[in-house]
Amino acid sequence: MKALMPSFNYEKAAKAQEIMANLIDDVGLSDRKYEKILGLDASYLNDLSCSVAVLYNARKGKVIKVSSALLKNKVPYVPGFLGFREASAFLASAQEIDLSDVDLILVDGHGRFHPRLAGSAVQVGLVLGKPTVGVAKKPLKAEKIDERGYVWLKGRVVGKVLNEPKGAKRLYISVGNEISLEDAFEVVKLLRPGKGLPVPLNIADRLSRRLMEYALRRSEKGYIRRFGLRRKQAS
DNA sequence: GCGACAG
DNA sequence: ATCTTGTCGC
Repeated sequence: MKALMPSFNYEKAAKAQEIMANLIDDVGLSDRKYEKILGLDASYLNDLSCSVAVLYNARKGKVIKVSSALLKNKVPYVPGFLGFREASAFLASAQEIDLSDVDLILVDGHGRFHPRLAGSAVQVGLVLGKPTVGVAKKPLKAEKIDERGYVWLKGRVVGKVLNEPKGAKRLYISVGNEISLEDAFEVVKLLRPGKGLPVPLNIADRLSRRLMEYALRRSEKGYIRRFGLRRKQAS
């Protein structure tokens, strides 16, 4: 059977992740203020990904700017290699955002909480050279999650479980780049007034879905032809 | 062979 | 991620 992407080599990708893991700055600047936050999330349909970037002013509680990108996926989803599939989509959606105007980037997915300590948030953080945090709804394999919610992997702390506010679904927070785990945890906690995702990610999540639906509805104007989609069979 | 396994 | 009906709860 023909591989989906002959040029993608998982062994080399794993090596690249190990290199990236060594480049992470998990200290950051201690006096940093995180006011303008960029949230990155994506939804999927067949071979398409729709990524949305939401720039949010946390102090004013207002959205500053939104941008998006609809792309054809080049890499299949394989656990542990998600970054190679969706980092390009994230970066494309953030193309029109002025990064000098961004204090922190929230990525839907893991950061250092990853088998090779280099999840998609690490990848985005290193490419953009910005403080980045991974926010995931499900855990990856961990060696231990202690009573204070710290996630352990390879003998070190790689993430922290966010259980607030009360009754909210747990989120797994980890460093992407240029920030400490404690700062990452506190920022996400402040950005989560309700039970859902932190505000910028919540907005990006809902928008990416709506934009994908929009793209499908107007598929007769070229999306199906351009991307090779097929309508679902009526049953 | 079976289970694990972000989005 | 996405596919999906009814159902429990604020």
